[in-house]
Amino acid sequence: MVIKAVRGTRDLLPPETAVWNFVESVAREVFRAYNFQEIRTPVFENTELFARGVGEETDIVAKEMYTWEDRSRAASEKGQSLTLRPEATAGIVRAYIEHKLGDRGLNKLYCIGPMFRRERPQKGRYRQFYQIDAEVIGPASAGSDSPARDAEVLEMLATLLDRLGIREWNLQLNSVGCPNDRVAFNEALRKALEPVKEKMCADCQRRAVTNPLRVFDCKVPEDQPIIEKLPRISQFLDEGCRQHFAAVQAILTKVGVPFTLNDRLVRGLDYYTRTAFEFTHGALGAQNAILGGGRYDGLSEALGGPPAPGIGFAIGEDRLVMSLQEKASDESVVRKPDAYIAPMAGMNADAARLARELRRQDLIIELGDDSFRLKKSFEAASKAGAKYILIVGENEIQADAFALKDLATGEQVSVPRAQLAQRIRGG
RNA sequence: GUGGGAAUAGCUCAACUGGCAGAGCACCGGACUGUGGCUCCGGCGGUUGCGGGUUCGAUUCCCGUUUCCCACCCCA
Repeated sequence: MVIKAVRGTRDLLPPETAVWNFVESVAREVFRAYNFQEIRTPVFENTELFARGVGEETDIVAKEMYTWEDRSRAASEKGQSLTLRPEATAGIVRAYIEHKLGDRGLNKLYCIGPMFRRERPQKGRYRQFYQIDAEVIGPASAGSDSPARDAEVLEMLATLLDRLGIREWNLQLNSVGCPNDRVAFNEALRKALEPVKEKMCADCQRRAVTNPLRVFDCKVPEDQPIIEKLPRISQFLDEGCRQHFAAVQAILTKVGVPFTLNDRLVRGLDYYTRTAFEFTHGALGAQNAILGGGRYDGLSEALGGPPAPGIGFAIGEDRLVMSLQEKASDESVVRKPDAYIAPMAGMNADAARLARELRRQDLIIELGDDSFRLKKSFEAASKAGAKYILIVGENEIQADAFALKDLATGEQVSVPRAQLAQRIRGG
């Protein structure tokens, strides 16, 4: 019985891995320009962290976590419940509290790595998936609650998507207000749904009871006129939230980042407050949300830490790569060998020496084998996509000059050892 | 967790109503022992996802199961 990758997991193979590296290196460059620094937290944490941080009633915590009881070391000791992280923010905020990062003022952190959720796999959804996550968090005195930070994060994301070459993105923006606003809104929503829910689809009738906010996700055409008349969160924002949201929009407009106000946008994690957003991209099927995030001003306190307003986002790297598939054949992403070294019989040692010299000069060198007939070396060089083939034989060693052939043009010249690197680089 | 579709060579796909499991590409070798791509010739490659059932005979029909895909749910 062959062993295969388990359900919902997959191997990332070349050349696709080059696209992943491209995405991550562009992300790191952009983050650096905005003075974000990397944090790496463990992939598993105490189960309690996610229960309190993400919310007991969320689908993620209620039914999607990989949780297990870790063995105790002694009979007297209790085992502990551990969980593979289903998202990054809770772990980062835990680290913020644990290491008193608030003492440093404003923290701008990013984290790239795998997350785990036990969902039914489909396109753009895996049980081990990858997120590029960033957070701005700190004491309010450091400006962490300023709308300027919200706008900065959104503008950075627009820059990142542009730099990656994604053109058709759409920024959906909303404010979900403070906890108080949401309680009032939820009540009003329930009240408004009561008399009309009979006329709605089965899903909405269920949502009206369990999770009224989700009614706004309904796509059934017949329900839309009813949904249009329901109260909106925007009508329930207090003065502070209203001004905060207005300030975010004013900055985005000024810096030229286009956005769409969407007061039907609700986010699934309990900790979100005020600004909530989502970047979508067509051609991704039902999983069209490429990244999402928002503000979480009460999260630190919920985890037993000091007040620490924050805003962050998570990019679905799998989905991002999916929308960049054409890059897999792009030469700027997938680098091919500059030269293929073809040793004649008995010339492996001399070929290795030459390869070492050229590689030290930052060239990509594929080293062949002296058991290959020259014809086979040419085929291997072509298949590898090498620009040049470099022949190492008796004649070449005698003269200390090597036959260098451009595989595209067929032009062949003899080049002294000392000039090889420059010749290969210069073309 | 719910509903639908699919699974045949490394890849993309054929195989009529149940009758010898095939092609293209890829790979290996030769024509050509110091010069590739083109061409020609040859070769390797399969428990038809897995397990059961019906049948003289199953890739084909039936049941179960696993995985993937699509949608729901939810989310990145």
